[in-house]
Amino acid sequence: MPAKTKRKVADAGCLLCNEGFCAVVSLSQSQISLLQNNSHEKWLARGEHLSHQGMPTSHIIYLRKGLVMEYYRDDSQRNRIIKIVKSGSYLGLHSLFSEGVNHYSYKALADLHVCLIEVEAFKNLVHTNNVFAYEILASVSRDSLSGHHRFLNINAKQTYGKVADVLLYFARIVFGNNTFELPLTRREMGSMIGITRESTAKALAKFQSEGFIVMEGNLLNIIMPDQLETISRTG
Amino acid sequence: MPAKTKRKVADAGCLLCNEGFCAVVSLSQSQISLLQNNSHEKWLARGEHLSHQGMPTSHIIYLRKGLVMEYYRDDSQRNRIIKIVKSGSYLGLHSLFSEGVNHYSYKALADLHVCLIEVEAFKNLVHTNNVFAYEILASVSRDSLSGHHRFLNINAKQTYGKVADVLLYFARIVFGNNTFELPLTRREMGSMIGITRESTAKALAKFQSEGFIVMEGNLLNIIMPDQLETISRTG
DNA sequence: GGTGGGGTGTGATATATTTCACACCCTGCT
DNA sequence: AGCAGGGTGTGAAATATATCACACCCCACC
Repeated sequence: MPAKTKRKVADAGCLLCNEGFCAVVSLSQSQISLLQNNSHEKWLARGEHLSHQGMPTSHIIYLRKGLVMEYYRDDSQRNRIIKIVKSGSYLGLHSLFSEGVNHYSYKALADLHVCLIEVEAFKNLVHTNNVFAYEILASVSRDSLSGHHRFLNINAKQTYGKVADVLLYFARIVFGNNTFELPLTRREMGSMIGITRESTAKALAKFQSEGFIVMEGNLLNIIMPDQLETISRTG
Repeated sequence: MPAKTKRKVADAGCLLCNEGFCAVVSLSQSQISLLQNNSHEKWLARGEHLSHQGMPTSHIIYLRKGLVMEYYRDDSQRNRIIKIVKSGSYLGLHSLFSEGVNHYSYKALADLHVCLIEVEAFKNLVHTNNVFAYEILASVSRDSLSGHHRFLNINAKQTYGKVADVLLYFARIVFGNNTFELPLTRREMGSMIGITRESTAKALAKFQSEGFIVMEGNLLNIIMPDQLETISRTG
């Protein structure tokens, strides 16, 4: 059991989250109270772990602020990064229905502000509020689709296509900007797409030499997104 | 719009499905009527298509009997098989929340008996019945997890491990038996795991020559599941 | 009976990717 | 300052896989 900074959510704390997640809008006053009484806020530093694959699921985590990587230790004991989670999302929703065990691990890629919700209270809400349940269902479903989609497309490609894919993923999905600070090491990027750190580095070097991207330290600037798009599609 | 054999479900038709899907148990009499009035049965022959990626989602399909492959045409116009669906499952649940468009295509691997449910009626049930919503949510969620799990593990492996994986998938998940009729061609099997038909054939030949499996025509018998298990983990 | 299409099995070659080796650059620590 | 650890960049060799080529089989169809 990790040490927790137990602290009651301030009044209206959940309401403040509204903008991030519309399901909360559907809650009655008493349901919001239930949520608040079974939640607590927490701040974590970059590099800290939020939860570990295989550990019992005690909380659903709502990511108020920060950036998190979701990863998985596979059969061959290699860590595979599954995706990057932005603020305004829940972590570990899929574990709600899987015998109370976490399927993935989560690690902070930046300083975090999270809200931990007792899993039983959360389930209770899903059971008693239709709209809430529907929104959660929609969220899980969309999530699952986009994940499958990404996996399918990624592993049909070869190195350059894969790396182009990851860069576009960062730019479009994670940061919404063609210029961003790389949140992962080469090895970690490789682990998202199933290639080695060397192959990743070589692809990046090639993209830079072709003028598609510019890297200065960890800052990456996509100069020609269309070229990357083409590479991502054709190979 | 494909030609449909419109036919009302017989009285208690949905109740007969109970064993296959427990969410239906939670429905009230009037909700069951709603389901029945918005469903119709259909029979399809092996090889027929049930729905196509990109087409509008008009129905949720409940597979009463038969075997279906779920596949996806990727960015490079190659068909990738995602999974094999057994009887007692819904097809296309994920499309409920995705702008009404099918994400995957479905093709019958055996003669089918299905129940087509109007998508709006289905959504209505999810909205108005908590237990039903919860069961659907759990189902989508588990589905998504096992899918991700399979993808992650498969694409971390190389040829022999992948092929071993597929064989164990057939034996354990699809047929529940170490002897079964191969439902896919070599090329199709390859498309589940991202390798060519030649590589698939060579791996099978190797497994046979090592005595792990025996093939007689399309009938496959796994003699040494433990060996395949080992290969799947280490190779 | 012949013919075309598609599935299958299997070698030889071509290609992509990993593995290995080494050098360089940080950063934190002593 | 010197050192260890970890990230990075990049060539050469080793390896895995795809591609190509060809032969065989089966089956539907003329």
